Amino acid sequence: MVERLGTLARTHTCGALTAGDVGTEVVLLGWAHRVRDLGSLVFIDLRDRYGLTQLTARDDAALVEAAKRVRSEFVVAAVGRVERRAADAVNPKMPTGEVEVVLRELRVLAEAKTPPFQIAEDAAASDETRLRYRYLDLRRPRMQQNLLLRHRVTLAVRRYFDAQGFLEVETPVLTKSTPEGARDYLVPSRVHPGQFYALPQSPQIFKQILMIAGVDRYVQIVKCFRDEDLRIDRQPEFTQVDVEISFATEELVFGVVEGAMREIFRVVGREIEAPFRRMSYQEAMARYGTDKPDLRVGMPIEDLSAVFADSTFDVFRDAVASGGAVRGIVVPDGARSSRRVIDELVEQAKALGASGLAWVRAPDGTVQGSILKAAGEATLRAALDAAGATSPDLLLLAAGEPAAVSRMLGQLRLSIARKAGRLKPEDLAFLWVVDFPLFEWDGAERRWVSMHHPFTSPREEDLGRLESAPGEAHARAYDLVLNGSEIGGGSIRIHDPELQRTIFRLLRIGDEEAKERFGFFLEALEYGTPPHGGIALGVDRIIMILAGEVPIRDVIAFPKTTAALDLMAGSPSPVDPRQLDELHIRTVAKADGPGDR
RNA sequence: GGGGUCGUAGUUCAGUUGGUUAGAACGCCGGCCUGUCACGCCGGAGGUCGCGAGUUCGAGUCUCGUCGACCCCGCCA
Repeated sequence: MVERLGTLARTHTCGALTAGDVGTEVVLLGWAHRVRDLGSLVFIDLRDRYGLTQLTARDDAALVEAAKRVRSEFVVAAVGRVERRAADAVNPKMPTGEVEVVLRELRVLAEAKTPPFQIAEDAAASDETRLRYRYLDLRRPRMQQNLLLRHRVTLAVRRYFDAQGFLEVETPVLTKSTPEGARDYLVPSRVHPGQFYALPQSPQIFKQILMIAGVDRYVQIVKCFRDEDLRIDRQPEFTQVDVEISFATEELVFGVVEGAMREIFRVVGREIEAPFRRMSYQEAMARYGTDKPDLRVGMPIEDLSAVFADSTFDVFRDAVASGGAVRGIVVPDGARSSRRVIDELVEQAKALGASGLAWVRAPDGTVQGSILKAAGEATLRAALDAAGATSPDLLLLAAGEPAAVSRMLGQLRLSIARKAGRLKPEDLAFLWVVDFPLFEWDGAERRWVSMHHPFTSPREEDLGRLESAPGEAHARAYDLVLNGSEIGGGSIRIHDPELQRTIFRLLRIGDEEAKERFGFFLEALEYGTPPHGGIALGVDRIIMILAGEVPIRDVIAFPKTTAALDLMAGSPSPVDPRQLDELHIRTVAKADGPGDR
């Protein structure tokens, strides 16, 4: 039977009571976490987002009967007196374990069906079940922690940027499809048949227009939408701290962001060191095989082409002669590895696309290795020296097209470090990756495309050869990387309309198209645009790292599955044909609707 | 778009070469218990083996299709 809350008001939360409250009459409201029925003595652990408190029903037969009827996840009101537990009944595992509330009255405010999984147990439910009953999953302490952390981080971000003179301005969610980039989510217009809004991939153009509008320092914690396939750290809608600054240089942006990261990490009680390390894109790609190196471990990729250019080992010699490279990584203390372990590395390298992987070591001064006969001891000794390998180390070598070799060794490096337990979550390796190319060649479309986005300023020294050597131009773009994860990216923008038109021309975005798609922006640029630049920080990924959570889903209250479904709400879903009529839309594909689950 | 792993009780899983009545743990229901806190003890209920075809005397098990979850590649300015 369900009873009324009536005039009962909560006096304390379930995490609040301590020995100092003994003797106090309290009213607690929460969920029955666990019920322990000992006959004429019943314990109920009452839970809210602040903690657990033990309720005790005894002596009063009617009250004990009422407590016996309570089931998991019932919502109850508890009225009683705080009492100190006997010394042998104290629970040191609970913050409230020194006391209990001896019930005078117990009201069941809401009954609950038996939950599909136990809230009291951590994990032990499939993603599918958790997502379908997200409101139950979110009741679990771990998820509550994540929600709280997220709240505190966004609060710290707002405080910090406010103190720095930034203004939070909201930009439209119903906006216009932006050029290039990811696939847009589209929203049909009812009023304008056949026309569509797009949900923002980022508020890029709007924040630049805010600079033109004189906002000077803009920040927004904002949802962004990209209709691309999902990953463990990627959701179709995600949150950014979007930042734009007038009269900005790279140094100014870096300083502001480093300050923001300092405040964010203070939320979890950590002091970080700034300024952050910087590395060129070229170095990152060559020495770590990725544009987001995880610098918690060393093991950079060494180029050993010179050592093998004239060697007797024809595979490596020929690779160098035909424009390839011989590169390697030094595995610290790898010399003791068993043959089985090394064979596994070779297999792994092949699985990553390598034609082979050679290894060299000299544990007791004697050179050993898979290519000892072919390359000779002197050459291998030179290779060990050039790579900086000492006797306890193992040198792994591969040859081929330089970028491909580095990519493979980069993946091998991460895998080795992970297996060795050297990627510790408590270590923090921040890195600015800079000097990105301005353009990439799109072989399929046979044209240049922006590596960052088309509003990114080229470096001044590249302006003269933009048209003659677009592939060699560098962008004033930067990414912020933390522990191998890209947590931010931005650039100094183009503020000169003439240069912006040149870039569009190079991207083969015709005048007509440019005018149609963002003519308003080109026009705005003509009215006195301050030099400006900014960045967007990935809130979800930052929270992931702070919380030590791996799937990004676990730091988002209502995430989507890898098939971009909301299993709780059941979206997307077919709509009433009348809605489609109003929107002037006729569908071609037949919607399957939610699966037959 | 491609590749991989998985789908069996409310939940998490086991299930041998295709063979009688599909098991375990937790949860759930009932009983006993005044100091439990993952309470304990006794008893019980609970299954469209994701869905649909096919092979077979016989399918949880094999084949094909389909739906869904997860991970990776492509994609993600």
